[in-house]
Amino acid sequence: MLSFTEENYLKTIYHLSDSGAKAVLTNEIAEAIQTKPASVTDMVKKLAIKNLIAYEKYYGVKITRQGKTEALTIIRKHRLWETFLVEKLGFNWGEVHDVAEQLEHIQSPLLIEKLDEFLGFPSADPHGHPIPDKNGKFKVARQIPLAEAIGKKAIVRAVKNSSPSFLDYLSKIGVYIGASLHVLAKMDFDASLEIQIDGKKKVYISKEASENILVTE
Amino acid sequence: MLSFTEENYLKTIYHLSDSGAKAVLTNEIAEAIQTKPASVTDMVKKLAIKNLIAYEKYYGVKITRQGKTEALTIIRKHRLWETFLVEKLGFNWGEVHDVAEQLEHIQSPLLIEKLDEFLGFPSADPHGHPIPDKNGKFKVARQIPLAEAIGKKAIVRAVKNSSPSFLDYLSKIGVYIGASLHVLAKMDFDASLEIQIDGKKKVYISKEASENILVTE
DNA sequence: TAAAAAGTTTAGATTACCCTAAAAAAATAA
DNA sequence: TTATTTTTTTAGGGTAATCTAAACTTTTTA
Ligand SMILES: [Mn+2]
Ligand SMILES: [Mn+2]
Ligand SMILES: [Mn+2]
Ligand SMILES: [Mn+2]
Repeated sequence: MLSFTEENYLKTIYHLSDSGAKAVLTNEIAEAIQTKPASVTDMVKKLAIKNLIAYEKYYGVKITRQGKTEALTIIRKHRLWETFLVEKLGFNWGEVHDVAEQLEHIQSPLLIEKLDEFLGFPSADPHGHPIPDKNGKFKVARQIPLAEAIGKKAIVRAVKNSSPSFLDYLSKIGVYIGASLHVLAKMDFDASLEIQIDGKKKVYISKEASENILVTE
Repeated sequence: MLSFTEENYLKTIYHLSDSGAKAVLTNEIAEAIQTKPASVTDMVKKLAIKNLIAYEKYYGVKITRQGKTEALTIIRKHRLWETFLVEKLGFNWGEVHDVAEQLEHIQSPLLIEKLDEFLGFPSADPHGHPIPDKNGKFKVARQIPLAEAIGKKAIVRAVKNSSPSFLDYLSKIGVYIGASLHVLAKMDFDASLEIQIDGKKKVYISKEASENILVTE
């Protein structure tokens, strides 16, 4: 069984590696986990001994199949709990991440299966992120940043950034998962976009914001 | 903020002290927490420095007002989570304790307030144990062990022992919180009882069992 | 009430995780 | 290609929580 800390490292490595695709560097992990590179080197050796990652000195770290399975279990739990907090307890989508960071470490396969069932086997969390099933399988949707949908109509599917400040901003201007956005114009000056939400309200959003809204056409 | 371990010590001390009434000895704590007396001495000093307990060498430990407040917060969380697991997720009453031991350490006052509301502000958990409100207040019911209700009719209000084996046994013979029990006879031989459940099924239960079922007349 | 037993504390280690500072390797620039 | 900068690792320590063994205190027994 993995410790709380080991689970956090593994999950972070999984995310940084683009779902296991690429190697992850010591400093990236240190930055993401808010710790020092020396601490990362220590932990990375430990995870390598447990066969969760492959570690090559000075080169970086690659997640193994076994490590990926563990990481996906944690991510599944995180996203199921976020869904619970929003759907059942009435949390806002910007309030759930920190609590889910704690809840994801609760050890009880039965609990997770029952929670999944209670929620109706959701396929995505409140931020549009896919929830792996109990075997770690999930659908990868073809989504593009809103910034690449100039002149088009698109449906909001997910957010790339889940920070409370960004989510609060989206709520404030009326953008939500499932909203229909029409990208009316892109400003030459700063690449900001003029969009129309659900055929009604028109607003301007920054380039930064437009890159963190994921849509399908 | 208290660590996971500190919270467990404090909660255990509260329970062993009869809600703060009496002093608790080092070996009792060690036994309850499944650790060595030497470890208890260390931790007890730490909790005393934080003013959660009063510690007197070789004499034992008494919980302070501040310690009681902290302990009741943890107990509140434990019992709310147990209620959630049974009422919403369909767990059996014997399956919830170990999971609640983990969930009780999640730090989020907002989560607990919302969970409480979601559950309809329950006053007791699945084992009939009172759930303190957000100020640590709860009703202490006058309950007696079934063993002391010879010849009488009584309603099951709580269990004294929450072990899965005892709870499974109760479920199997048809005893549950709220059941009406008529104590028909007490056997001289071994103090076992003949009881009738809800005016129907008659069963014999051991002295041990009869002491762990709490009822009101 | 003195000796034995039981209970408790102290001393000294161990493990997990994290840190700073110095050394080593790799990447980049001159 | 050598020198400089950046990245990573190693060395050496610190804290929280645990343990064993030895010392000390209290309680019980004889
Ligand atoms: Mn999240
Ligand atoms: Mn999410
Ligand atoms: Mn319990
Ligand atoms: Mn309970």
